[in-house]
Amino acid sequence: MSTDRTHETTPPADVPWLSPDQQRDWRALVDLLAVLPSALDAQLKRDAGVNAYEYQVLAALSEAADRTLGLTELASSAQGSLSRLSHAITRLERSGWVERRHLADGCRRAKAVLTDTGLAKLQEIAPGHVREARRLVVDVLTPAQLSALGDAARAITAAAAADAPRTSGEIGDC
Amino acid sequence: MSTDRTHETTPPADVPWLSPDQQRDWRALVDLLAVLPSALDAQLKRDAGVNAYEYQVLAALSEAADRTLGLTELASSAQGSLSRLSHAITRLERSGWVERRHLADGCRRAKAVLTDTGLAKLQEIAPGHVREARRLVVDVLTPAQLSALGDAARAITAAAAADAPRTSGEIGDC
DNA sequence: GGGATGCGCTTGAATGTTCAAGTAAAGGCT
DNA sequence: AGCCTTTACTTGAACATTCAAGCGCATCCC
Repeated sequence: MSTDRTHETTPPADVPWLSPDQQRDWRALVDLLAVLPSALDAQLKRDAGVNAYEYQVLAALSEAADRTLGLTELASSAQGSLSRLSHAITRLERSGWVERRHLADGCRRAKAVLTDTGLAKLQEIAPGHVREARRLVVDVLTPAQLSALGDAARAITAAAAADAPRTSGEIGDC
Repeated sequence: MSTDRTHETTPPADVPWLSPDQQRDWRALVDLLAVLPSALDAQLKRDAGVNAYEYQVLAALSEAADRTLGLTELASSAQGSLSRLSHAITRLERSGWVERRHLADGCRRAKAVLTDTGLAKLQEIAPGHVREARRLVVDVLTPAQLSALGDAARAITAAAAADAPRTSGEIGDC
């Protein structure tokens, strides 16, 4: 669907088309990008009533010290814009799984805290998610394949991260 | 973010947690799923004013005989629900790149046709997309890595396709 | 001190995707 | 023929995500 000689064109000299092999693998990847996220999302929505992003937020919080994370850190650890996170937290707050906490009204930095109910919820739904991860990915690949997949994924995300210059900013603690 | 011992739980016996290595690779994949689609989408939107799905639709049509495809075939070749396709085609029609054609008003099967302007548009935007595909994926992996990635992707999509029982239906030609 | 600039976060509108009906032709089954 | 089910597609509302401001605090520089 993507990088093919659309009918009969020839590419500009500086952008060679993909070879047949490359094209085959590229398409496999494109299919994967379409299929896997929605399969994962579907399982979580069906069995747990949260989407994959909300799950990531809950999981990230559960691992943090005090089950608490500044929103900006949380946004980058859950791979989404701050705006997306803000909306998601609003939803999670409505369900009682997360609370916002503005530390001392002097400082405008806010944190999100995983509540006890939120942790319980996460522990309840995690096994189903792991089962799905195994069923769709981990258990259908040999250990060597999984590790090759991991390597490739890391190389690609590194390339993508390169042009979105990381804000390496220090976190002024107010 | 995903499949970790969320704090201190032990898994039910039938769903073992992932090993540290598995977890590392799984997370790399999850990051990839978050980063790559949005990078690809961003390039297309910025430079071409279409999203990745619309691009897929245009590309699929450009390869079909007569630049024409029945909507159901198109939906499965572009990996989306029929509803999503229908909305997308409405947008593409508004831009003049695609036309709907109901073959003989006796039959309710509809087809989508890529117009000449649509083909021109696709040919104009394809090189930029290929360049991005190379920059983010093809050129950052060794040939062996790319082919391993393709293998893994095929294995995973096969596993996912297994439980969504393929409608192998014949296409009654009216 | 006081304006300009930046950071951290929120908000609302615009856009896109999903979900649940709804329509309408085809194809059985009796 | 009459009815039921399936297939193919559309539609509108609900929901999520992005995009573009906006706000308040802090900081820098004059």
